[in-house]
Amino acid sequence: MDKSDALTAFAALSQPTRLDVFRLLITRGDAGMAAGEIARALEVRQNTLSANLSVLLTAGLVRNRREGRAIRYFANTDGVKGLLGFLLQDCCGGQPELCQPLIRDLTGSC
Amino acid sequence: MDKSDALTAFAALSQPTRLDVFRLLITRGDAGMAAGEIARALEVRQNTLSANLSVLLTAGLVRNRREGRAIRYFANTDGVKGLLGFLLQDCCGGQPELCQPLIRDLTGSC
DNA sequence: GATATAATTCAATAGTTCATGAAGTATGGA
DNA sequence: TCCATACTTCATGAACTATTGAATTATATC
Repeated sequence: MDKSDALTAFAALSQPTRLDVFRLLITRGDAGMAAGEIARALEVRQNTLSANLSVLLTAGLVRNRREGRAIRYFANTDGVKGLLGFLLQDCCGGQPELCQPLIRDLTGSC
Repeated sequence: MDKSDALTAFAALSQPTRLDVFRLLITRGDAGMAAGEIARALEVRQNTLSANLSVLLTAGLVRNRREGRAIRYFANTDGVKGLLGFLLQDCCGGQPELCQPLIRDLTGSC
């Protein structure tokens, strides 16, 4: 994960449909969701969603796998790890104890 | 932190100078850095930096405080917490154990 | 008050991103 | 082979974003 990857990932997440898609896939975990299902769930046209999924793919935030006619998409947790690690690198002025509350709050999401 | 706040924050981080500024401030912790110091460190013009700092402020990713003629900027860890909490809400298909590695890797940044 | 320093605001222009309709590709079944 | 389903790609115009020079505001010092 370098700066250019991080920029691509943040740009990917700064668009309403893509943020919705990513958050939807995050809640799905390993089950993932087919492109068409996502389009129906979020009420987005197929070609618009396809363009947005390809942005998320390029950004490394989602993965996909063909299943017959459908293509199933998954949140890519490795991509998220890399992104957040890059963003918070060397944080808190070298005083790790300042970071602990930040990290602890995140665990509340799960 | 709602969806619109999150979009604003991700958009703020998807621009090279702003990502540099935020990461620089993250490494500074409570020491922060004056606008002029940041401009010199990153070799950005004062008005360009000012515009970018105001985007980061609006996004809740940095705070500032006037100190005489200078204005000192700080990374806003509460803003980051809110953002990441929103992004990862209800993650991993309701199986918290899948999230633990993600969270554990993040702690490595500190 | 006058001047210098630190930073912000403004208006204009150049560049980027987005959703869309239309067309194309891949897979599965009749 | 033909058709339907699932999804992607492409070109275009409309909307948004970034940087810049010039002007402005705020604070400190002389």
